[in-house]
Amino acid sequence: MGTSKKEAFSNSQNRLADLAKALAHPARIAILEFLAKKNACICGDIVEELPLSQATVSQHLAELKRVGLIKGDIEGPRVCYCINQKAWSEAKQLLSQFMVTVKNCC
Amino acid sequence: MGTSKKEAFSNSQNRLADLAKALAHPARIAILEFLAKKNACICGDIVEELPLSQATVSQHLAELKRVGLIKGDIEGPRVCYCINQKAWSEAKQLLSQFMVTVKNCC
DNA sequence: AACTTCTATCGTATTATTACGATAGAAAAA
DNA sequence: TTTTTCTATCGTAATAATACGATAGAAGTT
Repeated sequence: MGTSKKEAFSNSQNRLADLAKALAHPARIAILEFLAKKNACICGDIVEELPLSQATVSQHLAELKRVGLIKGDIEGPRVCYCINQKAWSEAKQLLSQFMVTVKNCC
Repeated sequence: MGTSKKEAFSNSQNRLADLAKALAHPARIAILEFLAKKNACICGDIVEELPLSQATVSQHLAELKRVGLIKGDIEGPRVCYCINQKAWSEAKQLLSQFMVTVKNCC
């Protein structure tokens, strides 16, 4: 057991859950907020901003890349991370629609 | 190791991540969507709607209760699950603000 | 009282996540 | 060429999450 039964759910349910999973760690929230604060791509100074080791930060960046929320462009010796505009819009749309659709009932 | 370093991040970052974690499984998305479709509290027929065992569904409901998104009122032999209006509004506010704040940069 | 119904919890197995040190590789700098 | 800088990946250890059968408890029903 132990394996998530993804195949039993719809594509949109799985996509929404997958996006939420990418946001389900404060370090990844912090990374995205840092990207927002800079309002630019980040080239090489993410590790200093976080209280985690370089290897761990790289893993979190990989998770954000996995769902497509950010992209990394190699630029010389560094990698520049940016919000992936397309996926971010999709996530915003999916999440906000979901939050609005599920309304209170009692 | 293996323990998430929650204490190194802010309260709002942790709360947002925790809410996202509660949404990070298609079964829990499906539960909330089912609540929305019925537009009422659900008393006792959640398990039949999901391709999971009763024990597993109960665990997912407990996770949604843990973050406060739903509440369960005992009503005779059954438990009636409802969206927790207050927590849901808070989640909607936190998530949408976050999604808007993090804008694309390049 | 005995039975049925519904849900939570326990126990357990499996898989996933988190974290970090060490290492490798790529590209600029010396 | 050697060195420095930056990042990804490997290896590993610990914790968390997922799933289900079995069981317990609470509240109606017969």
